[in-house]
Amino acid sequence: MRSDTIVADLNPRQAEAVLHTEGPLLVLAGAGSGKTRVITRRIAYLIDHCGVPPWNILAVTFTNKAAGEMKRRVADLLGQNGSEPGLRDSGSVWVGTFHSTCVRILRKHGAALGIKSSFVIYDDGDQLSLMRDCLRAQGLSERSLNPRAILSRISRAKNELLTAEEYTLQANDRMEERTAKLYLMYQERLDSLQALDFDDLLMATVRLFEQHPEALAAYQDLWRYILVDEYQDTNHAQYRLVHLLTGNHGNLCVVGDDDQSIYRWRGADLNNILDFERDHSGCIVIRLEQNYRSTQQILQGAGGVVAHNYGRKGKTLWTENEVGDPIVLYRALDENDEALFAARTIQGRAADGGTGYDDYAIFYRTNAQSRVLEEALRQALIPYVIVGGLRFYERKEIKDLLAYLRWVVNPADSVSFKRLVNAPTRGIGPATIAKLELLAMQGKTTIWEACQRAVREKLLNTKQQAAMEGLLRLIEEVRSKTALSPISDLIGELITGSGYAEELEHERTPEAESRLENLKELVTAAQEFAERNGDGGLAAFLDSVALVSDLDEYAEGRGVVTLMTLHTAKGLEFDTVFMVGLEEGIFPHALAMPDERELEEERRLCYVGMTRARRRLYLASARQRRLYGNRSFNLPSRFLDEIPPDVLQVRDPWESRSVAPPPSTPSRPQHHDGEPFVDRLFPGARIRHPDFGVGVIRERSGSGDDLKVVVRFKAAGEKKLMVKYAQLEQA
DNA sequence: TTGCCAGTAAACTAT
DNA sequence: TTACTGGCAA
Repeated sequence: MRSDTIVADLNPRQAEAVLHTEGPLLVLAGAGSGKTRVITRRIAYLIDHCGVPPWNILAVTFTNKAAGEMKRRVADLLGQNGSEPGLRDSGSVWVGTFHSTCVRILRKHGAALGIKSSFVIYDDGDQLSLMRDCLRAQGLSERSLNPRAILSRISRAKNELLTAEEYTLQANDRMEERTAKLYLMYQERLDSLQALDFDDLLMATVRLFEQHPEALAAYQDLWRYILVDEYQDTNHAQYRLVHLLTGNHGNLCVVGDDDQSIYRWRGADLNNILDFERDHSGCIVIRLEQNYRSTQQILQGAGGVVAHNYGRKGKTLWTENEVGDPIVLYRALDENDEALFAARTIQGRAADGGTGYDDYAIFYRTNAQSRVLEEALRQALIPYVIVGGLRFYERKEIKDLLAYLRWVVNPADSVSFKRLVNAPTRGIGPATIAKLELLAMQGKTTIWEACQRAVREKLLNTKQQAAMEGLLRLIEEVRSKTALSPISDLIGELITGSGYAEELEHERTPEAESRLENLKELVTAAQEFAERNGDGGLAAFLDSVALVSDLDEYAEGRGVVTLMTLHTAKGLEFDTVFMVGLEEGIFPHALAMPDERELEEERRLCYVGMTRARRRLYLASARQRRLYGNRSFNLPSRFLDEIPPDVLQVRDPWESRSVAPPPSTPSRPQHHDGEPFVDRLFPGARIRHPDFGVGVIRERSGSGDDLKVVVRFKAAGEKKLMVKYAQLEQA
């Protein structure tokens, strides 16, 4: 294919991004500007026109789904002109997420760091139980120290590439010192379990490359052209990794949109994209500002919102698409009315013909909001699918079974052992487990060897002895077959051999039945995995399971309405989009409101949601809603005020009727003086406390004498206070 | 050791 | 509202 034909249907900016192959390149790609098209075309161009062997190209995406999509499209492009196979085999372009790429590297070269190739990946459930162990071991109660908070601090440290030792050195308040102690212990245990958490995958790979130049050189040599998608959502560790890999050749193309950065809370550093030009001399910047997705009014609406942010590069999207319909805002009575509005609108439009259910998506800020929507859709007999929420691989029964598999692969994995040992119940409780762990610790052996020794030397009580013997026999049996039998057979053997199926069948409840169904589904998943990846082996299956995201399980074209969080919606598009819960405290979320940077992130999230819509965009807010048990009255989201009024059509069927909140529990702080003080105590409000000083309200619950608020104080941290006793005053 | 109950805490996004 | 812990009895 000649270079003028490969870019013939691209606009000049897009073509430039495809053809500029050497050196650093930053593509600022606005929403709907044909980003994936550019990336795939660029890969095809490198292979086809520049004669770059496909294996010399690394493309990093944000999700496995995006990776799959990209591979498919590159294959299509290369397949179009039949020439000799082999060289243009797109299958050998490595397209993956940061995490899957790191797993691949570590499985191969981790030994240099003392990481066995059989290491397991711990997800956040595993992390949590490990952290709980650490807390207990240090004599701390979960009441005094939230293990999730500790883990999130550790995660932040790891994203900054701070080891436990380094973190300890720079800890300078009480909380950080405590975190440091726990980080040290947590990491020590992870190491001894031969387990890596998500952040370790990145951190260990960086360490590998920094300490073993020969390993780095091998990959620099392999990947001569590197592409990173969604660059605005990379964290420091990822930045460092990319930097190392491109160190010798500088052929780095990053694609991103600062306005779509929505993962700050996960360590993403917007500066990676904002400072890209500064960090890479001779860098070319290309802006893709023509939008091919949305109508003019939708684009104007979204642009109006995001224009209220300060920290941005500044882009103005334009489109040649039709003007389209105005954005519709529905002011609902409550969350049920809001859900009903969406259901009725979808029903009406779908009945008119022209559009199928596939064309509709409903986005919400938090998963908890999905329930009411589900009910409304179910009652309206509208088929739907929820993407996200409780994931398949996070269900209890699935995690239990995976624990068996993980123990088969990695005999040192005591977190998995503790999970499976009493699932189903075998009469082996905390006391016995403690005994076995002690045994392992004293003998400096794996938990597997400790169990074996306990059985051999008859160290357990008769009942436990018998149960343990059976368990070990099962694991050994399955372990001996791993190389020969299909994974699905191994899973089948574990489901029956462990007595798991029997216990569930015995229960005779609908829940138990659905759990059995899920386990069967796991067998199917293993079969599909084998078909896709050949004999990747058990470890590869477990990797893929650990790294799947919500979105990966989402497939288009099922004739159903899609429900998902705004975060999950990134990268997708729909003909018609509903965004619900546009209220202060919900979206923007109450926890984000006091911090200007977090507020800007919420605004970007709003922008991302709006720009998913091709032709129709419906927004909804409710005057009151029940949330977490109690009713709240929220003001319409500030983002609604930021949409240019001339592209917004407001529908408010309840306007004339008396639906104002009762005077005792009104909405957010309104700044007129006659208002009772308690009526100002809503998230975002600043108050003064006699002991703690000035703070910002994060949450409000209860009413009357029972009214409670959670306040974040500068010095004292977060406190939950009874308003009745706390002597709060206006700050 | 298990299973039940009651009380309570947390309730945002996720590779 | 839900999910989970911790205490307690069998």
